[in-house]
Amino acid sequence: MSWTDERIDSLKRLWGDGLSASQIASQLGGVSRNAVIGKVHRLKLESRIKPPVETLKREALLEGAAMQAVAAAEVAPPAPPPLPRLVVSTPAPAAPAPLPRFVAPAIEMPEPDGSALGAVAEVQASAGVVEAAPATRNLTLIQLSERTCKWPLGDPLSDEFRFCGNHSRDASPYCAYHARLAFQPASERRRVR
DNA sequence: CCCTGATTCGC
DNA sequence: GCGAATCAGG
Repeated sequence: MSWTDERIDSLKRLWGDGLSASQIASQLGGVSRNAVIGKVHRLKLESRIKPPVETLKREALLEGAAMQAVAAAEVAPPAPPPLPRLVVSTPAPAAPAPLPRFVAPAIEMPEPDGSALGAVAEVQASAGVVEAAPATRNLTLIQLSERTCKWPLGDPLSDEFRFCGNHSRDASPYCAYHARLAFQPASERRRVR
């Protein structure tokens, strides 16, 4: 895969939105996060809106950082003009986190609706499985990685839609618990559906 | 360990 | 120019 003008535009947009290099790489496809970082440097589009802290706290800081930037701009009007990207970015603090612009990947997922889950519970009960559902991390799509559980939670069309996000071993699509629900042996799947 | 960006350097 | 390897860090 090469850096076409189109892909470069996407890179600039995603980087400007504050997505991490790995997130950008996964969305562009065909490139590693190193490739993204390398390209970012070559394009000289460094400097995120967040000057200090590192990435993990990015999402928590987005709202606050934007408000601080606005406040700073108001307090010091005659001072040297803020960076262009700062001016462009501050007026839109409405969205706390960038929502995915892309269609959810066509991953084979079990239906999250009540009937299926009820059936699962029924199977578990009949199979003598006594296992409480673990707490979920409730990650958004862009927060998923190869090592996070992709078990869907809630309505995919809702803003509240999340994924389990617990650790998945060996790049399995699901955590240990949800893998058991998703890949039930035929012997345990009697009467489901 | 998981993740982040920064840098180097052979290609 | 590209990006894997590596580094430094949360």
